Order: sequence, then C-alpha cells, then structure tokens
Amino acid sequence: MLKENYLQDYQNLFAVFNAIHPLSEELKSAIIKNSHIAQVKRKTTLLSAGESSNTIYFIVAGGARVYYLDKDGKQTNTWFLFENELLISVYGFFTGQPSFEYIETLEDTTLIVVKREKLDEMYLQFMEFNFIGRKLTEYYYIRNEIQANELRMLSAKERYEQLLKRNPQLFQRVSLGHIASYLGISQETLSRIRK
Amino acid sequence: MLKENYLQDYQNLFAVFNAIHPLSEELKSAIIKNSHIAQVKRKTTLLSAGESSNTIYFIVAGGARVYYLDKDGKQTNTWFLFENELLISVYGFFTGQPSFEYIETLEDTTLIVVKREKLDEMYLQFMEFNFIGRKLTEYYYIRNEIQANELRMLSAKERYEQLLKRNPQLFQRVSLGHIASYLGISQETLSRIRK
DNA sequence: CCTAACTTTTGATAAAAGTCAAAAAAACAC
DNA sequence: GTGTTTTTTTGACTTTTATCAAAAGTTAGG
Repeated sequence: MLKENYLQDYQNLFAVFNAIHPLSEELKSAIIKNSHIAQVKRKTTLLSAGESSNTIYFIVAGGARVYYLDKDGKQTNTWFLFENELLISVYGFFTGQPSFEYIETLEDTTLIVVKREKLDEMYLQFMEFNFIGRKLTEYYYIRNEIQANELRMLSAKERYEQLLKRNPQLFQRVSLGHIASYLGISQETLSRIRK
Repeated sequence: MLKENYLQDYQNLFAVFNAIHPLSEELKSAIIKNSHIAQVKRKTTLLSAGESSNTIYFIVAGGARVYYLDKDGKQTNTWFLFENELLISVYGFFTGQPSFEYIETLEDTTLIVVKREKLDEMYLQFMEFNFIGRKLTEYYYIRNEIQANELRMLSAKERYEQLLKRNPQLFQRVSLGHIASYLGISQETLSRIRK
C-alpha cells in the first residue's frame, strides 16, 4: 500500500518525460533509485541565498515561489511553480555558483527530490535523458523569455492584464503582494490597477 | 585553399561544442554536411515576424540583433549576439510557432547556417549531441534570466551601469538607440543617464 | 569636402509608478 | 466569536521615466 502510493507519485513525472521521449524501464528505475519523495509544510524554505543550489524538485502537489532580496532587503518573486512542474533556482543550479535566490513553498507540498550529482550521473549514463532535459530546458527558457519581453515591452497595467488572462488561477493561490513583485511593480500600484 | 578556409570557419564552433562534450568525427562530419557557410552584409534581415523560425546560426564573425515591434510599431531589441555565439529567435525556433521577432545583422557577418530539420535529425542520430544542446540551452537561459531579473529589479540607471560593467564592448558595436530599447528605456532617458 | 541620412543630445512637459503612512478588510488562531 | 496577524486598499506626495519637438553632432557617399 505504501509502496503503491509511493510509485503513484512518479506517474505524472514519467508522463511528462515520456511525452518528450520514450523512457526506458532502466531510466525509470534509475530515476526512482536516485530520488526520494518529500512532504513539506507551507512556507518551508527549500533553498536560501548563499547556499549551493544542488537539488531539483518535481512538484507532485502544491506549489512554491522563487524569490530574491533586492538591495533594500525587499523580496522580489521571479517564479511561481505548481504541480507537474520542475522547481529549481535556475542560476545556481545551472552554474554551480552559490544561489542568490530563495525557494519557499506556498502551500503544503509533495516533491520528488533529485540531487544534481545524481541527475548528472543519469545524464551521462542515459544519453537519451539529455533529449528530455534539453526539451524541458527549452520549455522553461521560453517562459522566461516571454517574461523578460513583457517586462521590457508592457506597462504595469498591461503586464497585470496579460498575467490575469494567461494564468487566472495564479490569483487564487498566490497573494497580491507576491504577484506585484513578480510583475515588477509595487503592491500599491497593483491594488490601484485592479480597480 | 577554399576548402581549408571553409573548414576553418567550423573550428570555433567545434571548440565550443567540444568543451562541453567530446565531439566524435562522425558528428563533426554530420554538422558540416548539414550546414553551410553564409556571408551576409550589414543590416541583412535573417528572419521576419510571421515567418517560421526554422534556422539556427552560429556567428563566425560579425554580429546581429533580435528585435520585435511593439504595439506602436517601435523596435525593441531583445538580444545582441556576436562571434562564437548561437543566434536564433528563441520563441519561434523552440516552439515552431510563427516568429514575432526579427533578426538583423549589425555588421557584415559570416554565419554557419543549420536548418532545424537537420538539427533535429542530428539530435536523434547522435544522442550525445543532446548533452551539448542541453548545456548550451542552459547557458543562454541563464543569460536570459539575468536579463529578466535586472528588468524587474533595477532602475534604468542601474541597468545601464550593469550593462556597461558587464559588456563594455557592446557600446563600441551597437548604437545607443539600440541599447536603449534593449535596456527597456527610451533613447532620451539613456542619453540623460550617460551624463 | 559637402550634402544627406542617421544618431545623439537637450529642453519642456506629461504620464507612470514609487514611497510613506494609515485605514480597512480578510484570514487565522484560540 | 473575538482578538491578532496578515493582506489589501486608499490618500497625499515624490520620483522616475516617457513623450514630443527641435537642435546638434556624426557618418558615409558622391
């Protein structure tokens, strides 16, 4: 029973990967062997600035935010991630440099946890896994690019409207203060825009 | 002689790739077979909005910019790329959707040209090529993420100073009008910041 | 050179968004 | 439920940046 529930948590991860490139049983086993499930409470810090960002998470249930502190010590959210999405601090995880970002859960969350060391082993052992990794990196890159373009091109109001249109559920799960910093505007301005 | 010059153009590309993962002779041959060299003049448009973005370029010499038109028809630069860098319109190339961006050379430029179709063939035929593709995607993703963070976090003046510090050569090769839109500010504001 | 085209700067004004402080509303805990 | 904490809204004012128009400077060709 416990074992079955445990495997259940991997099904969505495998489905996401399999839709990109067929996953061999060996690779599935390796993923299970090289990872574990974690249940964490809301507002749990998974990564702090200065630490080495050596873990990648797949969100089975729940959600998290990535943020950093600006020069006045104010939190700026760069990303919100929910079920069936991968969760990392991009800069730290990809470069190996100490993180300047924090990761914190927004809700009680179930995660599949993989250390970068193990991930890198799998990338070397299963070359086809790089196909999947490449595609996923492309996917998140696009999202990031859209974000950067909108910050450059749209006014505060337009960015809000765009987000509301593209991702209305976000407003159900994340406070307006958090969304404001994600949009690159002050909470007061967001409040005024919404009227 | 011609042949040698021709191969010479591939050396930097191979060096970049080889630093990530050893390139087999077969893969090198495949890359040469599936690509060609192009010499283009300054201000040549390599991609226009609405077109399918089905080509990836490696810049052997010269440089290019990626831009789009905002709702008032004004050009907004999203990227400047120079020798030994890869050149694509990210969104269009990765999604297969029609491009909303333009690519234009900034200088007379020598390019290695690969069609996405051929690239995808190589990704399937040489699984280790995905290792290289993944790493390169990660690298450009990080650059993009830094850009997005700076747009969100820094004032116009700080963004200018950051760019000047990180990439001073850019100011030698790109006009201030182009840099202004890249920084997400008006040309007049950039001019005032610089005093 | 010298003109034409393009790029950068300057000035005046307007619009957008931030800051600070406090009130109101909502969510949470006992 | 009632008090406490957190989140959101509101008001007054300031700062930042955009816009429009024009002048000055620079570059490239004939």
